[in-house]
Amino acid sequence: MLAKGSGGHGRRQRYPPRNARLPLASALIHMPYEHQQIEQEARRKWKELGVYRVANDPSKPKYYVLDMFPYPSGAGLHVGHPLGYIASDIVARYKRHCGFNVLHPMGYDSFGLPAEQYAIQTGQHPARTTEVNIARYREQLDNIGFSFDWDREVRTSDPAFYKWTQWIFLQLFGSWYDRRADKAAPIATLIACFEQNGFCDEGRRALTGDEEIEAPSFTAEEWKAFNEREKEAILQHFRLAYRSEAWVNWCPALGTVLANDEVKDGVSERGGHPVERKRMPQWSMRITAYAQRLLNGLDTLDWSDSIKEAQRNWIGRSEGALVRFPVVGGDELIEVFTTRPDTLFGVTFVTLAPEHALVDRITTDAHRASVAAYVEEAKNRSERERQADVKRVSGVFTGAYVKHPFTGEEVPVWVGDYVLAGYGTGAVMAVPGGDQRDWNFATHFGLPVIAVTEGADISKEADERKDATICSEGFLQGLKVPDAIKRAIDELEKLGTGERRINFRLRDAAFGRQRYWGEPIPIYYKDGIPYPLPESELPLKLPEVDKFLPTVDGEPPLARAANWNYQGHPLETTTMPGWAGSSWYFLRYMDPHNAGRFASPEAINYWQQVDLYVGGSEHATGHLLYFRFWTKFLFDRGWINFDEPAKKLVNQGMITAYSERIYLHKFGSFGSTSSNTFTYPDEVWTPVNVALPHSVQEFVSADVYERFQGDSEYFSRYTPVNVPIHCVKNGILDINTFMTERPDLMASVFICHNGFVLGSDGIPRREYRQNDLIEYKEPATLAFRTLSEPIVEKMSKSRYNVTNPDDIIAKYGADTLRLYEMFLGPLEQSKPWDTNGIEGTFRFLKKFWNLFHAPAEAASKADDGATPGQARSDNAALVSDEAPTKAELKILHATLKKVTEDIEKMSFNTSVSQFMIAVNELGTLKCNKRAVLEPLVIALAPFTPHIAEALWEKLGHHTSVTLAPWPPWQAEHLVEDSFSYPISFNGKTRLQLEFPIALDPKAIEAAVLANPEVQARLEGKAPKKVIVVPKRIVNIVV
RNA sequence: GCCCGGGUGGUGGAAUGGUAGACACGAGGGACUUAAAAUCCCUUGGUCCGCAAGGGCCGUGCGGGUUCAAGUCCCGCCCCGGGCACCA
Repeated sequence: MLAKGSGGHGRRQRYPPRNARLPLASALIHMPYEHQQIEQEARRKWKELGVYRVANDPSKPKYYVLDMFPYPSGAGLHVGHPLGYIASDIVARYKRHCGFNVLHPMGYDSFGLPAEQYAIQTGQHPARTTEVNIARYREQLDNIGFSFDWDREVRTSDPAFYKWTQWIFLQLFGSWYDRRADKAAPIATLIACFEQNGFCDEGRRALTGDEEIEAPSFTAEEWKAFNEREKEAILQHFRLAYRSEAWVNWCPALGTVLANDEVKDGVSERGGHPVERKRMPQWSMRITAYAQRLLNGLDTLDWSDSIKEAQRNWIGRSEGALVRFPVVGGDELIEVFTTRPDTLFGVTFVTLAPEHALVDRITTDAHRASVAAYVEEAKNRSERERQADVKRVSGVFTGAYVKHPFTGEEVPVWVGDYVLAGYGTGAVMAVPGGDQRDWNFATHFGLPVIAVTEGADISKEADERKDATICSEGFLQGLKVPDAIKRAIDELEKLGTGERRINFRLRDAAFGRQRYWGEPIPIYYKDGIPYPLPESELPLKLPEVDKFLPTVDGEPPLARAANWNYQGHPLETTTMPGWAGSSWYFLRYMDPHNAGRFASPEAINYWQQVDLYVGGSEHATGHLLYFRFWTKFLFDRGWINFDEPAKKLVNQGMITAYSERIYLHKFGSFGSTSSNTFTYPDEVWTPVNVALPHSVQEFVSADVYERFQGDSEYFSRYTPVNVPIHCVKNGILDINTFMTERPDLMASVFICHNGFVLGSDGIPRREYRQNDLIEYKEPATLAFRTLSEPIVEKMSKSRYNVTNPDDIIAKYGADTLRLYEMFLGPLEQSKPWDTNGIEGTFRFLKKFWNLFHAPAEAASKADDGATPGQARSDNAALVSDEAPTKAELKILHATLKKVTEDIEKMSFNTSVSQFMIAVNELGTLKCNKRAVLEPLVIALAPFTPHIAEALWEKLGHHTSVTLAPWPPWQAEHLVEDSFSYPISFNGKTRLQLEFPIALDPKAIEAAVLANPEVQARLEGKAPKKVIVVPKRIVNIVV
């Protein structure tokens, strides 16, 4: 032990160790960076000091950083998950350093299908598995060192939380959208209107605006005479949460209804089960009432263009006209929506969706059979079939005709499945001359095609140009399309057969799920009429059930519960969808323990909107739309004072990963063939017959597979399958590791170019059959190759390409993981995970650490007061209080400037680079000066909080580095006296010349031209032009 | 088909219209070591000329254009990724 205590004088400072334990002398000479101990100690300290606890403190400016909370699945976190969390954590920590009171909470979206599916399989209560999964998530999150205030944790499945989800539901149920004020209002105000004026004529128009409401008209007297059931039936047309007959995506396999965005390619997003369209009573959310405001609000948000665009497309606003076609010989009207009323003179038929309500009523007897058959067929065709079969044109004539509003001509009415029941009115006026689908339909069925625009060649295709001139007969002839549209609508309104109409693609959101693991809907039924549960009855807790399955009569699981009623009246048995809790959770974090309100007005008023919201772009049209919708609703009703939930949204890119693939015999096994042998037609192995047990899976290595690319018969028998990446090294599968991972594949054979291995014993063999004698060879060293071509795909457990953060943290520490994930590239880009580069960030942290623990040689040079070569005898750092040099200050302030600016831009990869540059340069300068290192520790703390905490302590501080003020950069340290100008000729750099910054451009030009080398390049000719850009470049044009 | 991203070394990536390839990985060479690990130093876009010092040419998906100057701006394409889609 060397010179203990001698550092107490002289310039080198020493700080008392927190830790009385004396490390080994050998380790002291060069204190290594021991991440495990450092990180544990830092976490212990944070917990002890409670540094991440945040109070609602109105004296400080607030900043709200929110992550999209995770669904706690059984698989735990992989390295893709924390990417966004790390980024938001850096911002949260940075803002804290800058003096903001930062709300940075985390919680769990803990209702959901997988827990329920697991419960069905195992009988374990979803609450239990959810609990276990949450504990695992928490442990992993803690290991990464996030600065979440866990006292504010929320769980959507916690009754104390879902009480308020139910409460908001009741408010939605008790509200309607008042078009006159363009906001939601209590349903009582609507009832008052009805009592006073009824619902007819002008009053009706005022209340509904452009909205199409199916409710009948009635007078005030009629309203008063309605019984309760009749009144409620009418109110259901207005309530924001309502029950009505609706076309829903019914998934028989899941026994539930899915929202449009939960259906992908005609199958359920979770599970991939087929989905069919079905009409049934259904709880819905009237999000369509907010369509225009959801659209307008986008302009005020600092969200990525792609997300905003996705929402715009999803809302799908289109302007056009509603046109009514009277049915000939009946009193029905067929209403169609069109964006092109200018093409009305080109209408040659009208097409109804197979599900359209009028199909039955207008079909003539002669066509009844064929229409019924077609409708039946079209309805039974799954979405998937329709999708797979885009080219097919199908339809049938109803026998009915409608009257053209302008010409009075009779136009046939067809049914076609290219018309969707859920969009517009479920009927189209077909203009084959102006719409390609109509053209296809007309051509297929030999219906007339009329040219509507000048220059159209309707024999080949429809003309959909929107800048054309109308050529069809009638008053629109000669007008440009936009003018013709206006004129046509004017004419329709004059005739009373149509009007201007704005249509949205957005549909109301299905809100009921035939499921157990979700929030119960707080509604009971009296005589079949839905009534809201009184607020005092909330939360309506999930009841116990014997099984998590539907009942035998297909009722949802809640119907199994005993006493599932309120004062003898049955309670609703469907539960809320996954997006209910996540639509408002950001408010609960503001005041998570409030028992009397979803959050106090003071808390809401203080925290306001989320300042930064970070999450995946896959929520573009689902969560992020409902999130905005509920916020606007709560705003309308006065519970919050802002109508957008998040000012800024950043989408982290997905982490992709390299997958490893081998090939599997598609038809199960070769053992099932009669010969029980495998013939492997290799030039080396000709032929090899291997006797094997029955029913084994056969894998072949990728090089074997690739060698037979020419043999399509061989080729087609195999299909690529992923294998866990950690079972693969340098493209070679370790079969024994693979077997421990996948014991289910024990009865498999792995065939490679020079032999084979049985999964059951892992012994490599080669067996020849020559002249009917089987020859056994010495065990070969086998290289079972995976596909050499790299496969990059989304990181997910099902693709066996996940990397677990726990392993990385164990090996390198959380700080390295955090830094590396940020260093990988721009946050918003998707990028491949590849641990190859992680060494670089780990080395950086070691170098940074070593600046404070200079090895003996460096320390002795920096030291001018103590014995050369001495080292600390304790855990303190070796920093000097010497004044920094100009060069050192320049490095420091350049770094502070770059990092500060980059965090504001969320450009974390470039800040990490800057830190690396700084540490490399300070290392070269052997700088161990406090004045330089201390600000760097603070600046690095948001990125790598653990090491920063440890060094901060070594610098003698007893508080947490988390609370240190952000070091501002000072421009005076960055001023340069001179600049090395690149001298270019015609834009090509040829040489460098250094000039003082202060020198004016004229003088620089003269100096450059006087330079001998420049003279030589000019060869005596005068330059055409010389451009001098101060502090940038000199360009000589010759 | 439509909408949104994106194409830069062997790899991840950097670059207010102003020296393309910062930083890092990998690779090659060297130092230290009995050796390894760790660490440090040098080289590293391609190509050509030169013994060397050094120098030339090409180069940011492709083709044009604007500009003294283009990875960056404009026009026309190609390719990759993601999203949406019989949307009237």
